Amino acid sequence: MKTPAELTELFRARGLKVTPQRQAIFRVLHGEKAHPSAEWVYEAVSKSMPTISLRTVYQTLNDLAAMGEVHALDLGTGSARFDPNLDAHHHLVCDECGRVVDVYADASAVRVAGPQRHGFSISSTEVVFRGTCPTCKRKEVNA
Amino acid sequence: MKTPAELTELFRARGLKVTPQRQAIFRVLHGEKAHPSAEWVYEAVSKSMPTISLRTVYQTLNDLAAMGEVHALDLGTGSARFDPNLDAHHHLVCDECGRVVDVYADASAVRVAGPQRHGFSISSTEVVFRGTCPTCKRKEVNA
DNA sequence: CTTCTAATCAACAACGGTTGCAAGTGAGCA
DNA sequence: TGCTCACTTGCAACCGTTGTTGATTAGAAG
Repeated sequence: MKTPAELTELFRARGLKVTPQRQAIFRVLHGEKAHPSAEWVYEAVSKSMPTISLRTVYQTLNDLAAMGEVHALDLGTGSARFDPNLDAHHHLVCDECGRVVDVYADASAVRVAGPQRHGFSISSTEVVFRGTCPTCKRKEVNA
Repeated sequence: MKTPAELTELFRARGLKVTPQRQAIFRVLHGEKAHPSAEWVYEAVSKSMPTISLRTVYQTLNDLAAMGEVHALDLGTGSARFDPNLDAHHHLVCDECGRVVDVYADASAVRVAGPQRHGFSISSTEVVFRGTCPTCKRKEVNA
């Protein structure tokens, strides 16, 4: 994830305006290692800027995703997740609580044999490992 | 996917009733190689049973998924897909039209190193290949 | 610094997929 | 045949997300 200053540059270069709201969003995302939902970003930004609207958060997150500065993920957890980590990596998802963790597994070995490609042009390969996180495992034992 | 007769047995054994609506859904799913959405199943069943409700289709599909007789997939195409193919396999998804195709790629090589497991118990590994299907590729050329 | 204009903002309504609910229906068993 | 409880149905609600609107504001040019 680029720094707020770099993102400011990028937005300006694209003719997009850099408002206080967007700067606040940049700050929240920068260095964020989790995979926040729009709602989460909204609440985080709201602490310093209580008047921001959820709509604005969506707008900016979508702009960032369109520019490739974050990745929008749909991991079946109910809401879209925005990933500031742009390195090649995969994800570990907790089926119970939706927690998402980065995983650097090498998936280059997983190839699709020609005849199975059905004429598709393949642009990306995502691997999702599903399971239960330590916190939820503990809860299950106590339940 | 089991035959309608086998599913009838299973439902009865579980104390679930086998109504004409459910039988019609079994028939539609049996031998279906695509990855139909609830809506698609609803329309297919509606042809022979115009009074069935979408709610009933959801109910039965969820029952089947809970019993492990179909797999519910969330591939980010907007709606859940129900997969009657229970073999170990993965999916090729068209980013344009949402078409889903089965792929028998071997993902056993993709392992998560211990330290990266973050204490998770991993129960499944899904690989999703994204790209453009031949039909949509043709459309893009003409656009 | 002023002015102009397009971009953005906030609030609200709408949307699509899915589920909850209440009332009526029917499957399966004795 | 009759009894029950699960099922079916239609509708309303729900959730995450996007469209729309009128008011506001950043940024460029003069």
